[in-house]
Amino acid sequence: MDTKTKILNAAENLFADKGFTGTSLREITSAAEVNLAAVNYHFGSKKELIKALMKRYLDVLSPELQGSLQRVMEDNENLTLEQVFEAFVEPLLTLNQLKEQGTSNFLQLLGHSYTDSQGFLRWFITTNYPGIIDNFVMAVHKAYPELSSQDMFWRLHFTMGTAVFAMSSTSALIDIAQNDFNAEVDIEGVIRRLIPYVAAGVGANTVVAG
Amino acid sequence: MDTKTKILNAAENLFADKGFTGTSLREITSAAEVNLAAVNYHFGSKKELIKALMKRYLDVLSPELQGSLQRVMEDNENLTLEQVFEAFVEPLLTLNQLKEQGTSNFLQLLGHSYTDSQGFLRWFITTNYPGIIDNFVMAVHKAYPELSSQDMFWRLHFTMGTAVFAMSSTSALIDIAQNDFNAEVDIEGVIRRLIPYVAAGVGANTVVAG
DNA sequence: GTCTATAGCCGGATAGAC
DNA sequence: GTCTATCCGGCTATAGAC
Repeated sequence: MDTKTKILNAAENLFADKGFTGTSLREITSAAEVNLAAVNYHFGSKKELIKALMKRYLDVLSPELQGSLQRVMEDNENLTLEQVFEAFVEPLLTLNQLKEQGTSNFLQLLGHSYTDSQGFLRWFITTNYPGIIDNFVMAVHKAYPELSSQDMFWRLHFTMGTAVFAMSSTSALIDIAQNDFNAEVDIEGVIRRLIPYVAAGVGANTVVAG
Repeated sequence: MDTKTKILNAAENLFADKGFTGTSLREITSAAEVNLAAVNYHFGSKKELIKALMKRYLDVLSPELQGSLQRVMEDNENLTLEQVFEAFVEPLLTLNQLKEQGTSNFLQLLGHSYTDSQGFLRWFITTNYPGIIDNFVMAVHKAYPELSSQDMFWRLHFTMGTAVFAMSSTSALIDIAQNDFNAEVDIEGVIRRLIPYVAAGVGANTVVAG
């Protein structure tokens, strides 16, 4: 494994666990067993390392997800919201092929990108991968045409938050669940529990004026 | 206003905005216009300052919320999940009496407490204010007795995540919403949009085995 | 490409004068 | 209680030998 990949892998695990501001280059390079200066040599800066990390996943996820959403829209006359959210599962799980824990790592990084670092990553994602959001909005609109664009806006952000937050605390939650219920739970299990929740949330009857 | 309060107020705004690790004592004391050493003199450490900050709100919120939940449980034969979540609105809004933006600041701090600082605050809250969670679980159980304890567990965590995350990005979202829809939105408006979403999510039909 | 060494800065915390 | 001055460690980033 070359130095660049060693850094990416170590950084990913640490960032997912402790956030971007909470992880130093010293921790990363020592976990990767490479020299401290290697990050700046190979990536230029900590910020660029973070971007490269997200890019590794987004370049795989984006086309997978757009294909999956398009397929589910074409095949179904009576598209349901559950089907829309189901369309996320397979693309997300393919990320496990990139790296062990890829799916959960990616989602946790996504979570940190919203709260850490004053949103520079949020900007990076929305400007570089606009297709993801557009397709998603189209699919939701097809499944639930009565939803106003304002409700759509809020509910999609709530959904993003739910998913991202669930993933950020997943490792802790899985431990608790296994103690309390003796139930085996993995990342796919959490995603599958999440789907009915967010589908029902997005599909809730509108009661708020405005 | 005494120094201690000046520090608390300045720290609260900065922490809510940039997180705990993202805010330095130097920023806090200069915003509060007090001496750098004052934080350590009055609170002992940054960690203790954070705890004091949360305590200021939790000591008010906890009894309000327990009372509100108990009232809604007693008054209703056919309790709905919407009613349970409605019971949160008033207690949360009373936090605005403690300080301008109190509600949104508190919820944002709560959000950061889950992602920042390896969960030491999560521990602090659950061990010091267990009544909040217990009452909430009881109320949800009364409104939706068929929900298994395992589904209850996951959905309450999803709900916590939705709420907390929505609040963490609320200031950004409100700006976008006002640009896109020319709609006036405040923190209460977001909370009221959140309620049907999480109520529907928690009340979704169970489809997952296990 | 990889290393050591270090610059230069910022972090939390404290000692001690007033 | 409040101030200045400072310690000391950690941080990102870079210069320069190999």
